[in-house]
Amino acid sequence: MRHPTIIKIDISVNVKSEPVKGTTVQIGELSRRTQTPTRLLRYYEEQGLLVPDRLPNGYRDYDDEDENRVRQVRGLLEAGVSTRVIGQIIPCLAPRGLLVPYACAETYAALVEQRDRLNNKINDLTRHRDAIDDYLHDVRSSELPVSP
DNA sequence: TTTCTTACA
DNA sequence: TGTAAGGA
Repeated sequence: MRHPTIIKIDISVNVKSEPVKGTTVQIGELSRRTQTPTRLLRYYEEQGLLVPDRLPNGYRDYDDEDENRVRQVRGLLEAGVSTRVIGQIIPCLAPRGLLVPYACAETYAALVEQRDRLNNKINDLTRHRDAIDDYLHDVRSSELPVSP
């Protein structure tokens, strides 16, 4: 068993209030609670990432699970995971969750790739940062004054 | 007032 | 993603 049993994903993004158990809200309220534009909430639904109930008048009716899901989706999106992969991950997410059971082989592979992409990006950013740092150091070392 | 769908910048 | 149109 080489693979980790679980992969922990940080979704601590835009956490303003804890979901209130047993209540449902319409899109406007969910938007405020999750700091997510209604436009995006509808988009996530279009991508199958969210499947809210519908009120008799056709309005979307979101429950606690949906609110939690929005946070998870936002967190994964922030980590650069595509909506397509998020679609795969969702059924693997724990209720409260940030845990992806190792059982999701495809998801595991997709996340490995994403992790590699992030590593590459981090390496590039690090080089850029160091280059700027070197330049700044040279400027300070020179006799010439820094022009305003 | 709020939300809905569709469509375009 | 944002925003507008035209309804309920």
